[in-house]
Amino acid sequence: MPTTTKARIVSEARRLFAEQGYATTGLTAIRAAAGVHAGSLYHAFPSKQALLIAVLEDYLAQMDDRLVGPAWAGVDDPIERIFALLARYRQFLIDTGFMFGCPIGFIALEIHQPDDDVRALIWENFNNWMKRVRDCLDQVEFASPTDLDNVATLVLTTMEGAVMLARTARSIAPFDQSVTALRDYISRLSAEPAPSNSGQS
Amino acid sequence: MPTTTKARIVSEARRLFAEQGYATTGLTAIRAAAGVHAGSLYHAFPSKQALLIAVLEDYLAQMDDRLVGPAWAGVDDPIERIFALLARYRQFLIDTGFMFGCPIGFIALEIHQPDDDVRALIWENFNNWMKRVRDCLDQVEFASPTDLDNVATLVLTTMEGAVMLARTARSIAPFDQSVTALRDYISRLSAEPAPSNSGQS
DNA sequence: GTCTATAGGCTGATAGAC
DNA sequence: GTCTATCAGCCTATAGAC
Repeated sequence: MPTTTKARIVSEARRLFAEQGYATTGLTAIRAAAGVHAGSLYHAFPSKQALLIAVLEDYLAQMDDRLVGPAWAGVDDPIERIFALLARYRQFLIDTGFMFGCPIGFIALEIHQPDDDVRALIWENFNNWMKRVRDCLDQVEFASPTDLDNVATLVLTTMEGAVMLARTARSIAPFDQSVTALRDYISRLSAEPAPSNSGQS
Repeated sequence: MPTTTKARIVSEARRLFAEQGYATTGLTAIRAAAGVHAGSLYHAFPSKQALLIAVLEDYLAQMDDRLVGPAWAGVDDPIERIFALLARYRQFLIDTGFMFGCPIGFIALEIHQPDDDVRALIWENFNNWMKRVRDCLDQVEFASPTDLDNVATLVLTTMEGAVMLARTARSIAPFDQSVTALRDYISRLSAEPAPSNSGQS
């Protein structure tokens, strides 16, 4: 449990936003969870949006420690690291009885008219995630020339879509199906020369 | 403009939920847009959730007329039909200055503790969408044996993720990147034999 | 920096006349 | 089936004492 008032508020807000959504979570609930009174919260964060920004900055700062590091513990192969990251989200879904959703994805869709600071921070989180994937892809010798940024983007969109579908289905099947197709794609990239029209849209 | 009160309410609710989100859109705004008074709305739909269910049933019933039909007009090739469907979402993003999001995806992530009727209807919408893609895939002679349900799922997750990222980036680039990678995958399926470990996860 | 008290507005839902 | 009036509760934000 974080000790400073600000850190405790951010920690509880992060948890409640992830569990219940941003709009649905009242400052009252956050105050109760963090054990602070209205004036203290207002003193630390002048608005609910300022608190959201602090939460998004926290996700960004802690991505390696809380998400990527644990996922990659004991995994050295760069391709397997990509799927270890996805496996982490799979486990979150299982562990929460399919209540889990990517907290960043939640906010990305929930905020319909985002302040530019908020939008930029969500994008930084996405971008950072893709960079980790891109770094893995850079370590692989692919048999056919392929735009690796495109592949890294596909990995993220697959994760976000797979979590969305599995949550809705209350079943891991759609998650596994899309990840299996993604792995099929990546294994074909490693193993074979590109067809003549590859990479065009 | 629909004539019956119920249809007018559903039509405006559908629009407002898509533009602003479910939680954010008040019944007051829906009443104002549809030009009905509180008692009438309550008479037609006993709760906000009942109205949401009517909206989701409307999406399901009108998927072919409003989405799939227009997307496939003048497109006969089954693979091109899949990408014509995706191109439709691309155009929605462009036309709305990246405010657009898949209305079903919005609701799927926004409702954190969904009533089972709501959840089942969201899933039916996803499933129906994947069926259209699956029907296209069935018309193609693929060179290598591949689980086509996995591919259909990947198409949907790619669309949902691509819309999420493009909205956040306020740029079509991430959408195009993931769709380009998806097309690269599908073209490899058509053109080449599978590697020995294809389709495994 | 912490606490109490509350403002001002919005929400979904509803009762009851017509 | 339509309208008016309103309730009780929640929300964010804030003023002001300590």
